[in-house]
Amino acid sequence: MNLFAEMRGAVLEAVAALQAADELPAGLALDAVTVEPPRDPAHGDMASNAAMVLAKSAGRKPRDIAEALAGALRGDARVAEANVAGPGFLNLRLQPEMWIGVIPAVLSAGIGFGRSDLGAGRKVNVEFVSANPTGPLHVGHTRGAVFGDALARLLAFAGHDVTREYYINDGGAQVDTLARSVYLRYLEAHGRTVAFGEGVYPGDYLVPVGQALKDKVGDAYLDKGEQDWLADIRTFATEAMLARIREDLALLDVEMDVFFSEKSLYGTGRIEAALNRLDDAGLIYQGVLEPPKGKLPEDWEPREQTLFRSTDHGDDVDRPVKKSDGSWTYFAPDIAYHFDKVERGFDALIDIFGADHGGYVKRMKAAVSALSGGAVPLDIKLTQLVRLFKDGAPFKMSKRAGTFVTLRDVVDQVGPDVTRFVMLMRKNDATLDFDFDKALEQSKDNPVFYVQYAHARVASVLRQAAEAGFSTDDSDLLEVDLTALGADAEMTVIRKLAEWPRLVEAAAAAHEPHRVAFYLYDLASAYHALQHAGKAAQNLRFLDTDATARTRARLAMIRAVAVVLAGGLGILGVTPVEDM
RNA sequence: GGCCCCGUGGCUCAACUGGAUAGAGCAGUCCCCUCCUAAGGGACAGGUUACAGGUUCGAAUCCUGUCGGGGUCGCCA
Repeated sequence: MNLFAEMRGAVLEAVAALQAADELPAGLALDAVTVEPPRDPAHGDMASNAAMVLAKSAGRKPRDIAEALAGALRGDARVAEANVAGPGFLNLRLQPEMWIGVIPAVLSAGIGFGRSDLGAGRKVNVEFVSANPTGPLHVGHTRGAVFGDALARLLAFAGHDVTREYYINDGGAQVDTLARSVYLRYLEAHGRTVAFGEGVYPGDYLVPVGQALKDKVGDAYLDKGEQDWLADIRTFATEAMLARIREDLALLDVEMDVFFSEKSLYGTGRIEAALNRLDDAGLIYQGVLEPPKGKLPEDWEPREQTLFRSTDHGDDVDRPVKKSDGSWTYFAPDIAYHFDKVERGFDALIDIFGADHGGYVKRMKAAVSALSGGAVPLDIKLTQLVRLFKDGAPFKMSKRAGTFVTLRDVVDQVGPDVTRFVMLMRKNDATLDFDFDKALEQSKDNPVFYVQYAHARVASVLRQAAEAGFSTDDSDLLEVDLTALGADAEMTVIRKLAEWPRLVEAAAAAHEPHRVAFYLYDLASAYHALQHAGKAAQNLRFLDTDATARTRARLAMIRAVAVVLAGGLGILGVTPVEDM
């Protein structure tokens, strides 16, 4: 039930009626017509821009059209008031029952209230995290993980068939480095003294991996050359790291549907197949790139390479797919990987990258555009940096010094709910300040707490209502007579509830889960105000044993608030707590 | 230097993708607990949306340019 969509339909019917009466020309483009909550509630319940949007093509003044629409809508039983304001806004006030009707709609739909068929079952692939399997996930990955997972949940809620996917970069030199590093730990486990020089990972998270390798193979690799162990250890170590990464993700309740191995693309003809596709389209050629504009790299020299004509698909320069020695660049398997996604039949692709991969966006989009003949859209969301604060001061990370903060560190300190919510309170493309102290604060200043507290307060009231003999089963609340509702603070909350389905669709369409977080904050705020109103006036209290009909109506209303809060928190992957 | 992102009250951020008088939270001043969680609610004050042009009924939002901050820039993945 989406009241805004419903009333948009009513406005469009009014337009059609005017067209039938020859007051408006046929064939108007109606896509831009919106029905929204007005910024200022004094303007009414809903506002439509229809008249202003249609004015030009209809050849009539916006206010005239608006007046005509208002006249038509006044005859609609759902509409209490319709008038025209400003440059041609059509402002509607609905019959209060229309709003109040949202409560049984919420209670019968339960946590799924607001689900949408916007996605129409389209298959969407969300690729996220995709960290190199060479170490534990750190804070930056954490943001990507949380964002990607919440976006996936949001899209699923909005009717998409979502696949969550992790691309394992296990094909490059970094996994050799990993293998060598593990070998050193393996030697250590055998009591040897080793030195960690350049070109190996010094992190002690590899100590248990070295030990595990010893447990598995004993002394088989001792005093042997690389040719005897590199490939084996590479596989062993990569699997160990992936196991660790899965555990880390599980801490945040993030579960992937597919782990896709870059290595699986090599030696199987799949990279060649993808590039052949591009070649067939005349997009592959041998050439020499221009040097980058401006600052010239020290060692710049012209080199002939195999290039992808990405400029035909919106990129700024063509991109190499082969190095000058003939081996693949990183880009080549990435093209093959995205080709694979296209071939698997996804209707849309979403990649979530860290901001440091911003330079990669255009070429990746160009590749997908070329590979799919423009049929499969690729949206790339960049998650910006996370800045950590502790005791009021920025907390510096250094991978080199081994002081980088892992996902596990963060979750251990503030828990999964706080981690997720805080990271979703910001747009993905804005840098995020993560303050460990504030994250744990139990106050209004902390949005996680504030929203969960609202949910817990409802639960608390319902518990007391049950003790006082009221039924708090949804099936009973669903049948309650709601005519006692209508106070201003109540209507504010109810209208907010009615916005939820609309917000889900807007957030899903924009790929912006942070809107859910902000909505929940607003809803919680409206609820806190409502509950507080009962402090000042006895007749605004939820529980009043002298007014049972009114009490039942209010219990139904606040239960609906809890249901929507729980549903929204579910999209964010945050627990709706019953008690705190 | 090229490309990408960002610039909104003192601070941290929203603004439903072009809508009406730009909204919240902190910080500031003030008010509200015999009663459903005060872990909260209210009131006041605070703005030329970095700047300059442009597009149109209408711009924080779109275009051009300038200035600031960050990221990135052919054999790293």
